[in-house]
Amino acid sequence: MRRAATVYMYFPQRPSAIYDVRVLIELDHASSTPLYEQVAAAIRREIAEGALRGGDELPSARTLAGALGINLHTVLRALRVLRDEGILDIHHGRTARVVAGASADQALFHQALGAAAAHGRRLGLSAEDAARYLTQAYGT
Amino acid sequence: MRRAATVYMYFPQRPSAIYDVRVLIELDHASSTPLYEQVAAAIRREIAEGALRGGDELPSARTLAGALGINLHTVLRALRVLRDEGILDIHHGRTARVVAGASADQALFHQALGAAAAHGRRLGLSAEDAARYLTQAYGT
DNA sequence: CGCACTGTTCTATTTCATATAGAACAGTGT
DNA sequence: ACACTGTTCTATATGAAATAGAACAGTGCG
Repeated sequence: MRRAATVYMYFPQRPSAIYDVRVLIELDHASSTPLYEQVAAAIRREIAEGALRGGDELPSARTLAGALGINLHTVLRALRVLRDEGILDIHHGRTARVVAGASADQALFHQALGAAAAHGRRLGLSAEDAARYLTQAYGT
Repeated sequence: MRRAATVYMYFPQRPSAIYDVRVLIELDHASSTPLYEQVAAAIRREIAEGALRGGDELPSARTLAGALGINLHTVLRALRVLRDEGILDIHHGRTARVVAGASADQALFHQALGAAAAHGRRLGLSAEDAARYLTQAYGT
């Protein structure tokens, strides 16, 4: 869950209103994990939390890049990662959509897999060995 | 689990003997994970599997570097990583030793695997599919 | 159709972690 | 004393990540 903050700011278009702002994506340029991975993880989390649902349209890559203050190509790389995971549906002239079947569960699954893979790598286990252990854990 | 191989080789110092060789550390120069992390992971695994126990002495960094065909500084960096994790005890003129208490990593790994398996089952994924996704998440 | 969007592809450049190399230094134990 | 150990220093080569800009090609809408 992302922290929500009540922000006091004056919007000329909509005066006399106070908004509860939820941080959707927050990047850490100092982190060792690549920016494109951070973006992909953020979108996965949004899907997992239900903020993004199947069929939902994402903002264009250029829009995201502008809002996040990062390069277009960095965003596109993140989108491609999610496409390869079957989470996003990307076509040429259209904007990216969340795959219908890509429920919150699928995003959570990939999130859990990523954590498990990280632990496995830390232990020096090969991908094959980790996969074998997962199959074993499945049977339980 | 590391594969064990029976190797046929003639040692003049010890003739008439066949050895069962277990690969302790194997590096992949093409991998995206840094060499020093691979070395650290290998040592973590040896500890997790009981091949290295608390108080055990490691070979000198120069010896390891020579045997692995990598640079001294790369090995030293791996050792420093493990020292910062409280796994190794390193002092100036002495060779590194394994700290007495070590490794909840393996438990964490299996814990993460269990969570991933639970999610996979919830999605109706087969064990084979989940294992395939894990291999993909591993990335190499 | 015309137009403004979309993602795609290409070349180039900058930056930084990784890895290498070699030398000199300083602590440890026999 | 001596042969080992890790430590520290400078230097260089390499590749991934990120940026930048341009041109290309598909989509949807008035």
